[in-house]
Amino acid sequence: MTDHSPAERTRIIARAYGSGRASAQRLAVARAAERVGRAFTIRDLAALAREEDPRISTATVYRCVAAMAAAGHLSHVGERGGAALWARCDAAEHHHHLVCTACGATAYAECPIDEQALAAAAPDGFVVTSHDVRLYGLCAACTGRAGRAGS
Amino acid sequence: MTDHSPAERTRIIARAYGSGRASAQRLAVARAAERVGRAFTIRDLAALAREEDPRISTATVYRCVAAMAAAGHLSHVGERGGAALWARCDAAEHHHHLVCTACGATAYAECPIDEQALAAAAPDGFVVTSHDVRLYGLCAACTGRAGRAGS
DNA sequence: TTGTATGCAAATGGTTTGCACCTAT
DNA sequence: ATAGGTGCAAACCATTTGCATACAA
Repeated sequence: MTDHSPAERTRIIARAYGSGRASAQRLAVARAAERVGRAFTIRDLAALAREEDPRISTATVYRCVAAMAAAGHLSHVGERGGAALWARCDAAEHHHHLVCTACGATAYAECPIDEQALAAAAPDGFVVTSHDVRLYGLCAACTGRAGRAGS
Repeated sequence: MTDHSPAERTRIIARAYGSGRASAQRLAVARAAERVGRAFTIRDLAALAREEDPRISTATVYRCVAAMAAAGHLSHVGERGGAALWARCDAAEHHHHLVCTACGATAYAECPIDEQALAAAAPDGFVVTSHDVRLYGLCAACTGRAGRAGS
């Protein structure tokens, strides 16, 4: 799982960062971000990346995350214990994230904002130029678990 | 402007914190929060409160903000330069905030989320239990200013 | 009197940065 | 060769906390 053809290396790094050099660290961090499968903190990501390559400094993980976020492949989806929570994204289109408050699983969500309601909600001459929507809840697995526990 | 009848003192503090003692500091912070009129950081609020009573420590402002937020009279509406941005609220009902990205002015906004769209947006068995919506844009005054500057 | 609120200063902890070194291109 | 990446460790800074003291009720 740690070997990659040069072509695959290049592809993974290009997909994660958009551009830049193909260092072992950038590859490991990009692969970790692909494997997490849920919302993660920098610490989580660093731990995962180090499973593949132990010599990655925390500073590098921060720099990789900033690069991936700038490339639009990572979104800030909340906080957990004072640390930023991130999630991987592929869609270039406008979308939002659902985060399971129990296990951190994430999912895409189409924008649930009603444009008319938005226009009506903005008072006076306020012009809304952007919005931030975060949806929290329980994923299917955790819903089942909670239901069983509560019954 | 710094004098208050005992009755007013009590009223202001009760409105801000819900309960607790009426210290000079809590009064000054509560009054500062009422006067800001826009989104503010702890630092902003502390500076304003100190105009009225200079002997207020930063720790106390943090504690007052936590108390006001717990009482539902303050909302976390974003960040500015790494520091949390807060805004005063009175409404007990579900609502969101608009924040002017130019001057920090804030306004209430009714929830623009279309429940049907929300249900459709959540995949599989994901149950959405809460959401976080923040609207950013330009207030009437700043829209005019930008328009003039840009033309 | 008594428990809450405050001030001070230190501790916390996530995130950023300076700088010398390394390495993909 | 050379610009971009990395590690290390220090710097930053918002926020929290321990503890002795002040004060509202």
